[in-house]
Amino acid sequence: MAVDLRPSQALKLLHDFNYEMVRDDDRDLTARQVTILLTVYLDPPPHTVRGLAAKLNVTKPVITRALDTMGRMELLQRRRDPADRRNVLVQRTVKGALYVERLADLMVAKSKALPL
Amino acid sequence: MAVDLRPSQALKLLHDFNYEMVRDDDRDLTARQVTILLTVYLDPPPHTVRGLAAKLNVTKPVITRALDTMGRMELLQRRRDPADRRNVLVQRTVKGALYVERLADLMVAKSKALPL
DNA sequence: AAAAATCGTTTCGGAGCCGTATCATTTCAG
DNA sequence: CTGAAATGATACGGCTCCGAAACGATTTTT
Repeated sequence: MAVDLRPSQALKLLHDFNYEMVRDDDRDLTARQVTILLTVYLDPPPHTVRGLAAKLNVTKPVITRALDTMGRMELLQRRRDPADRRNVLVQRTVKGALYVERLADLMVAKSKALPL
Repeated sequence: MAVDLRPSQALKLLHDFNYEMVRDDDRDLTARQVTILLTVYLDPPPHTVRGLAAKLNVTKPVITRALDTMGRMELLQRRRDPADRRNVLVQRTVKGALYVERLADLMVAKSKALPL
């Protein structure tokens, strides 16, 4: 079935989702970080620093720093490309998969609680 | 009709929405700022600094600073409460209403583009 | 083999946001 | 009328993020 979302429902969903994230987590991911994370988890590999930077229309250091941060959180993982050792391949982790799953569950739960 | 969102659709919606925000805007609002903004636009007034801080489970300076920032952007507006001049009433602005509307439209558009 | 190009990282100065503690203003209680 | 309470703003030191530029490592070109 197609997803039919009215503007007022969209705003409430957006509010409720962010509200829960803000209340639960001390430190939130930025919009850029979320986009990078979900891109890696939704788009087919391989993912490189340069590729992600081009796709998101940001500079390369933004990706490098986001990988530093989310790498420390163990949400993503760096690996050198064995074929071309200049490249860095960005890969998923178990912890990252769980985090993404939590995002999805939260969205689904909040959407179910929306008024008709 | 009820909103029926599957986890994979939820993730794609989250990604596509954030992706568009990141690509379009140089400077994004933080999760806290979005939550404050939408709370003011969705919940019935009055909205005070103290009330918002309690609702979002953050400290008062967080609200004050968010109002500084979003006030500079003209997305929200401060007004002294004439009844009790200790209070600050947080109110909507024309520009803020347009911004919120843009958020809603973007969510709706991205939800319509979701795969079945 | 040398030079050029590619890729990711690091450095730099600057800006924003954080929590804690403190402050000024206003209201209320005794 | 005066001291306590309530409210929002500010000061402070710390952390993260930013874009631009420079850098080291690797690959490709000449």
